[in-house]
Amino acid sequence: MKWQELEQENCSLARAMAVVGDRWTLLVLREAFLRVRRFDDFQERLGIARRVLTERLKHLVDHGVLEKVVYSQTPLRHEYRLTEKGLGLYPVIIGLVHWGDAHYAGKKGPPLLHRHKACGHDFRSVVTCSECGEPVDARSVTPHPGPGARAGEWDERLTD
Amino acid sequence: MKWQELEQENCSLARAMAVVGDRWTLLVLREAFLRVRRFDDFQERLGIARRVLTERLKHLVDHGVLEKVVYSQTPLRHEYRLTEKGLGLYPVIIGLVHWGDAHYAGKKGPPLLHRHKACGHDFRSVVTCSECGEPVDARSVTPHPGPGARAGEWDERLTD
DNA sequence: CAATTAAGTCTTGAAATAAGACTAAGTCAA
DNA sequence: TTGACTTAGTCTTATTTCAAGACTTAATTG
Repeated sequence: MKWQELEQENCSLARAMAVVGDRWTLLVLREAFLRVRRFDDFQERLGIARRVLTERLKHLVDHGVLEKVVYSQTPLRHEYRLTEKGLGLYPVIIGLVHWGDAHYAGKKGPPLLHRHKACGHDFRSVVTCSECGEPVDARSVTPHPGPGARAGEWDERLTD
Repeated sequence: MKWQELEQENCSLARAMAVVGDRWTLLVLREAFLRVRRFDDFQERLGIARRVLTERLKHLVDHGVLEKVVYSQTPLRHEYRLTEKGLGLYPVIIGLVHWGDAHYAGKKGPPLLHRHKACGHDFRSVVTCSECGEPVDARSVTPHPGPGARAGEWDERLTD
């Protein structure tokens, strides 16, 4: 399968991956969530090849995850900002960070903490059910075909 | 930066990406969460090159995300199962799926729904604060250096 | 004994990446 | 008004990774 064909798949994960599933893209977004906005800043902080960064930023802009905003008319300069759609990736980013914290932090602890402004505490993210509010994990969930499923796409694996 | 150097970075996201941030790895894990366990099943469902699949599975086993379990002695056969550490990636997977659902589902709706066994409802994942239980999003969080931070690593960007 | 199954390995051509030099357009300082 | 600097890229080349699919090994089934 070619990378671009992912977008055609009838799977929300595959489609999400087509947008942000690249080697570098989530690291670019990490920086964006840390308020990095300019080309050279992304490049320097990540050590990414400039050609690759150009392409990734364009891809994210094309998909509405970042937007290019003029911050200087003369000389004309743009910066890259997260859109609402991009901010919607926060659960994925924070999930990865907390998984990394749990399994790869050194003895001293995580390099970065996250403070919830509303309550003032450093927190871990807890995934909960939108319907009952209780925490959910992999074992407490059963996937099943939804309205957008195509015939034959989901087989007996899901019927247990 | 080389891909492997990511593991050395003092960033939980980078370290997590070093394990699961590859083009194919999250798709392999999607299948694993859908109970796919055998080499040929992964290969056929994903259309991934066999050589690449071999390497990805080995990488995930080496990092304790999957484990190789014997299911037949003669002939000797193994299958790949999610470990506890692997199951811990569920928030990331479900976060990506729900982001994909929100932005890329067709008119008919998402191809796959997730039912919370405890309450019986199809749900969306809601990320909440481990300390106060309220939902959190990108805007309600302030990152700041943690105990594992190294001097000079976090600059003025984080002081606002 | 021939076909099949499972879990890979190997080969080859195509594509993506890393590293860094180079460019364009404008600004600033002397 | 020249020379250094800034920003946001583009271009080049060598290296690395990937896609596609044929092939392998060991046991099993018909």
